[in-house]
Amino acid sequence: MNSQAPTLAVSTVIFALRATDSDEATPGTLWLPLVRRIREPFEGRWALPGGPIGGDESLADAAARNLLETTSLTSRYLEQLYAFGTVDRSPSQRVVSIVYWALVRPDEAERAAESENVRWFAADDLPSLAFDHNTIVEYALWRLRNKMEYSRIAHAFLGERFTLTQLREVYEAVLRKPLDPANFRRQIESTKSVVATDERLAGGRHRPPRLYRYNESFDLADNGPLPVL
Amino acid sequence: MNSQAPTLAVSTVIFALRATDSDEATPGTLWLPLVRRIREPFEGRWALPGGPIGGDESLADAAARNLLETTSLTSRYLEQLYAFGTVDRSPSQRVVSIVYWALVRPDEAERAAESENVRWFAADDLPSLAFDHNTIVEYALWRLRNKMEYSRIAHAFLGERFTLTQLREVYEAVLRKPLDPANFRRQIESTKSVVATDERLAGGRHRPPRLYRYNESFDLADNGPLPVL
DNA sequence: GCAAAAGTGTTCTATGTACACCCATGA
DNA sequence: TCATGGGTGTACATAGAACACTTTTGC
Repeated sequence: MNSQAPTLAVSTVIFALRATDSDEATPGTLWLPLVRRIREPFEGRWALPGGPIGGDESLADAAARNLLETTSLTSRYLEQLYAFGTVDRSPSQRVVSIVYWALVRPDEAERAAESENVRWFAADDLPSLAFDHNTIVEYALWRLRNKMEYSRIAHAFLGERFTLTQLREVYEAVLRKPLDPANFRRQIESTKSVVATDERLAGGRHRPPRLYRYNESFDLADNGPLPVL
Repeated sequence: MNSQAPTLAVSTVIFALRATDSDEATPGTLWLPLVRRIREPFEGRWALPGGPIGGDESLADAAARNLLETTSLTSRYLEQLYAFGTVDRSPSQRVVSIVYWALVRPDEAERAAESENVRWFAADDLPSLAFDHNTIVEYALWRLRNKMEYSRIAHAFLGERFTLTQLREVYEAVLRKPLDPANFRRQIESTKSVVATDERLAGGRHRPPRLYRYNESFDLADNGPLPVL
């Protein structure tokens, strides 16, 4: 291993909820876009989208730009995950990767650019990725599931208006466990993070549920005194 | 601002509990060691200990080495805090700092090297530091106080044997609020993270309290599927 | 014996969980 | 009118907060 200054890169784990192929009725499972590496090391293997940091952009800017360039997406939530820097994580040169994670809405994810070298995968069924990217995704999943329980990031998966059932299905898909609809309703309403609208969602097969919107006076998550992205 | 590749550095926020100067009876307040900058930018100002990353050491290794070099200390707890990388955080060149935070025991902190260019400060009463280091310390304090409430890191401030009152005083000092001794005792005991020993602490003015030790089958904190430091 | 901290017991409240039940709509 | 998800009510379990009370030591 050489002793030069490490190369610095930014990568992003991008999560979206999609219906599974096998069962269109399921509310969704977590998917993420990967890019195929077109040069060594790990040529041909799938990897997290990423790249170098521009001289006039912050780390978060670099992550957002990267997200836009590889998938044509913008995200409603972007947060730094971790900096990975063990000496042997890249075989050729020393690389330190600062990794972000992002949440995108399903409608955005639908029209996400997909190509020969960009493809979406189910987050819990990934192939063997380049570098330590399998570990990184695992950690991102852990953070997502943790943060789901004590913050309001679930809303980043939804559009402007949503029913409480849709919100509950986001929680259920991410946490992989069923939640009691009655109790879920009360818990969400007690946080005041959603506001009922006058509208109802028509066209369903049964009683039309009320539509809610997010209470903008709350942040999606409390990340303390960190400088705003 | 140039557009060269950013320089990469590792810094560490090192916390220890010490009795305040004014009142020797208080259990302690948070202190941290800073180093005086001996060159521009910010020459003469106090800053977090830090430096470049060696070619054959991981990020955590670099933080631990730095801690040892500047204060002759080893820490019982070391965790990555955040990577700071806004473009304007250093006036001359672009620097991305990966910051760690560490907890050291009071007995270690006592014999920590102090010199003309290394001095300890009360964490909530710092001078104006170099770069964005005031912000970084604020964020580290926020993380410490948060993690105090849902993990067992308090033990990193204590020695092998301790009384439950000593442990409670650690919590009280960090969280800056009094805790009910009776309830605290039950809560700690219910987590099984401490084990009662046969010994008691003699020499006090009153009923000698039982000494406990940490239950080593627990980690100080659950940081998920992160590779071990 | 007295003061004070160590340690135990009891009550009250808030929060989450389980689940029975009514409501409103499409077909 | 029936099936079904929307929505409300209620009872139980658990955890934390408040605080009265007993125990054990040094002086």
